[in-house]
Amino acid sequence: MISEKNKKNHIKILQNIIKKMSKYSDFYKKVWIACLEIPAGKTLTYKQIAEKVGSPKAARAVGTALANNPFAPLIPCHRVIRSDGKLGGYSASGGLKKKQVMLKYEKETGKNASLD
DNA sequence: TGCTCGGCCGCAC
DNA sequence: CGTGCGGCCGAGC
Repeated sequence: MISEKNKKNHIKILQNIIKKMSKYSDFYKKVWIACLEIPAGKTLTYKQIAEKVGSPKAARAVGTALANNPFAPLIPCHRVIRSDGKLGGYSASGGLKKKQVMLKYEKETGKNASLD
């Protein structure tokens, strides 16, 4: 369960996220949201995401969006694969900075950051 | 299996 | 404000 104090803090974190998102384009946001909608255990291709956000041919741009997302581990981009079945690139292990964001999130909320 | 070109979005110049 | 270039890609050859 969540205490009131914790809850408040949680909201603060969420607001922080919204704030961060707002400085990016709608396209990016849509991509991230689409990722969040992927059920645990399932995978989507970059193309499917591109279609979902209204630009079926912008799979590449989708990749850019995921690569630039401020909450790398928070968004399950590991569930996004290439349409040829390969994993493609994954910069989570390289994006250590963003990993810190996640750790901070976990610390402040006391929850697992990967929303699964 | 591997290379090339096409197409879309952000960002640096 | 225009132009060019690169990216967690896709499709074609």
